[in-house]
Amino acid sequence: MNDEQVERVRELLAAVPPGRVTTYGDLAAAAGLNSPRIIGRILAEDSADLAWHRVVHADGKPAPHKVDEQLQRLRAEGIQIRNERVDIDVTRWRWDDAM
DNA sequence: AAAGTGACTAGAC
DNA sequence: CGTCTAGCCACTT
Repeated sequence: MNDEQVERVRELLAAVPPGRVTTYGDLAAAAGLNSPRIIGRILAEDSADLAWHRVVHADGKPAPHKVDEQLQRLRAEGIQIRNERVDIDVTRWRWDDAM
């Protein structure tokens, strides 16, 4: 992991608009990382200025230890939560022409 | 160097 | 729903 990748991840995450979420996998792929685990590592390292709550698992489920707060934040942004899980429609946030 | 761990994912059962 | 495997990558013992 070099700082460039980390910066890219932070940018991408910052580019996710409210009401939308992305997955660890998509984020990693978009940042050119080979493993989604790195995303989790980056967030664990420094999530102070990041919209970490907009990052969910591939299933649409929030982070295991912060599930409560994350779910609450997401709901506050108007994201549809059904049974502890984000709607898969908004989970996959695509960059169509923004890339 | 080797093994354990984790904000991950996908497939098998 | 759940557990297990197997990849995955950086970090810590």
